[in-house]
Amino acid sequence: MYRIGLFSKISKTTVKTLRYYDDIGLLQPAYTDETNGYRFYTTDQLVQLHHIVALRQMGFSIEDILHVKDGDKLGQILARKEAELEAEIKAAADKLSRIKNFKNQQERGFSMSYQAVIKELPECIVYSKKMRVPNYDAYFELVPKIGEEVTAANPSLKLAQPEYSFIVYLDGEYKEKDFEVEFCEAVESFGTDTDTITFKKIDSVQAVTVLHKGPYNHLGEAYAYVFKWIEDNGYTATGHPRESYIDGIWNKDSKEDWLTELQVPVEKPSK
Amino acid sequence: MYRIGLFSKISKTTVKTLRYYDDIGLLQPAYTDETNGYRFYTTDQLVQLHHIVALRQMGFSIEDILHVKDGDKLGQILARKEAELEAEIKAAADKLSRIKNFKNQQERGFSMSYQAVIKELPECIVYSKKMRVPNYDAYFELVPKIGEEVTAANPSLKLAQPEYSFIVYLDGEYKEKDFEVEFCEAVESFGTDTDTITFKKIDSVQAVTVLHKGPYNHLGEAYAYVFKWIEDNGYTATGHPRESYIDGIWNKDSKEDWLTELQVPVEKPSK
DNA sequence: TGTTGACTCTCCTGTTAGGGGAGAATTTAT
DNA sequence: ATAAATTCTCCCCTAACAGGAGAGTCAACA
Repeated sequence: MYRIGLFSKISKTTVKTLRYYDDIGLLQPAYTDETNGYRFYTTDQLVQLHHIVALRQMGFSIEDILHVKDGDKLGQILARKEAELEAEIKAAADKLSRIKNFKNQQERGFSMSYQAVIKELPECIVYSKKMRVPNYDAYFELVPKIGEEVTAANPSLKLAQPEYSFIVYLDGEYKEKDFEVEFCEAVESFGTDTDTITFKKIDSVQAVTVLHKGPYNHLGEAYAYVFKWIEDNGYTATGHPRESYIDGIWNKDSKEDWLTELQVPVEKPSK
Repeated sequence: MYRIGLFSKISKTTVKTLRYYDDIGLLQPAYTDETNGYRFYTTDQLVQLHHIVALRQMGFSIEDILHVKDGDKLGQILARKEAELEAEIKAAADKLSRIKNFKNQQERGFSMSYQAVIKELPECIVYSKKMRVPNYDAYFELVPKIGEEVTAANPSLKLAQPEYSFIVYLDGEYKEKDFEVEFCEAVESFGTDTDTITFKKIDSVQAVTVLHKGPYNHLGEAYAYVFKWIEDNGYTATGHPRESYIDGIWNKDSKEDWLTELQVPVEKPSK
């Protein structure tokens, strides 16, 4: 019979841990003195503790180990933990990739202005119109008219909160002029289509996003950045890029204050 | 100016997180109403938050991000985090390796009796004697005599607590009979050497350990297990194996109750 | 004007696996 | 008998929020 201090040295486990394991019922001492509360351990507990430590070193939580002790389906727990660890490795590798990418940027003295963030874009209902526009200015002149057209057909239609309108680029390549685009604006519910305007639901999707501050004629840099980022970090684009307008001509006088979020749907291939 | 709910939707960040970031001073709203405490955000905060989220997705703690905001040596923080992530990946890969090893064992119906645990064996002072013995029985008959010899030369010598005596196998190969061994027993302090007994300090070392229950003639299985484990999990042995006797003939009548810890010093090669 | 319902606030607790420390009681050594 | 070592319980702390209680606030609708 060993007292806790000696047992902790034999087992290379701290006294705190031993008391904790006693409290939660993971490893009870062979005997506890009722008058003074002293814990006494034997080599039986040493064997049990060895097993516990082995499982802990495999990464199992104490919760899991309690289940294992109850003889619960060990195979399932093993498989689950295996999957968890693989996911953990992937997540860490992903972070590492991003950091290396970032360091590279720093070293090469690039402006820190762009930062990629991965988000889940929630599903939404939009009305949309496809069109060909010569440039951004023409596009923003058209937008109010689209609004009027859809309101004429759907007087009680309400815009979604927060407002979310974006352009989807349908051209396979990047263009600064004369591009085929689909304008989308999120609304609260479906309405009736018109000749040129259709309602549809857009599924939620994972996307890498970048904020662009300033006028639209520099958006090309944001595109360049984000597509390079996608490649460097092992993602693949899975949909058309969207430009979501946050601040613009409608609320900011200076073009330098305009704010646009570039969103590119992506996935991480399993390997 | 957006209220917190709307801003949380725009930024895809929970309200809880926004309030938390406010509390800890990581991201304060542009304006807080003094009478009702309502927080109001602008697109300025959106840009800041985007940057924060980007850093969080690289794995940085909030503490780190606060330092980054203060313009602290970013390079150092990046390098440190990089190293941390690499260590994290290694640790997870190590756990994964152990789990796969364990699963394999399970599937092949091996007895679960052996479990490998990695420990740091603390440094200690021992007296030691090298000898050649024909078998275990002869060895255990010799041990008391060694004790007498050392006590004769060092009457006030005390054994270390917990008692720690072990054999180091000096033969390059595994043998069941007629082996060259070094007997070591941990003591509290150095004493004076005799003809055959020398004192020395043993440095602390990392070792993989396995508990063996039962008589010594089955220790071979434990050896087989532990060396296979070392290989399977990418470690390398860096020293002679030790057998540490926990329960034995001196306190347990039945050989089935004997308990021995096999300790093999190891390192994990960097690659 | 009153009344929902939606929104927001602060405050409290819980999460993992123990670590650190206080203060009291007990045991061991001198 | 006294001092030192050991052990006990109890309480607070971690990181980054999540969940929920209870109260106050705001906008819309009848």
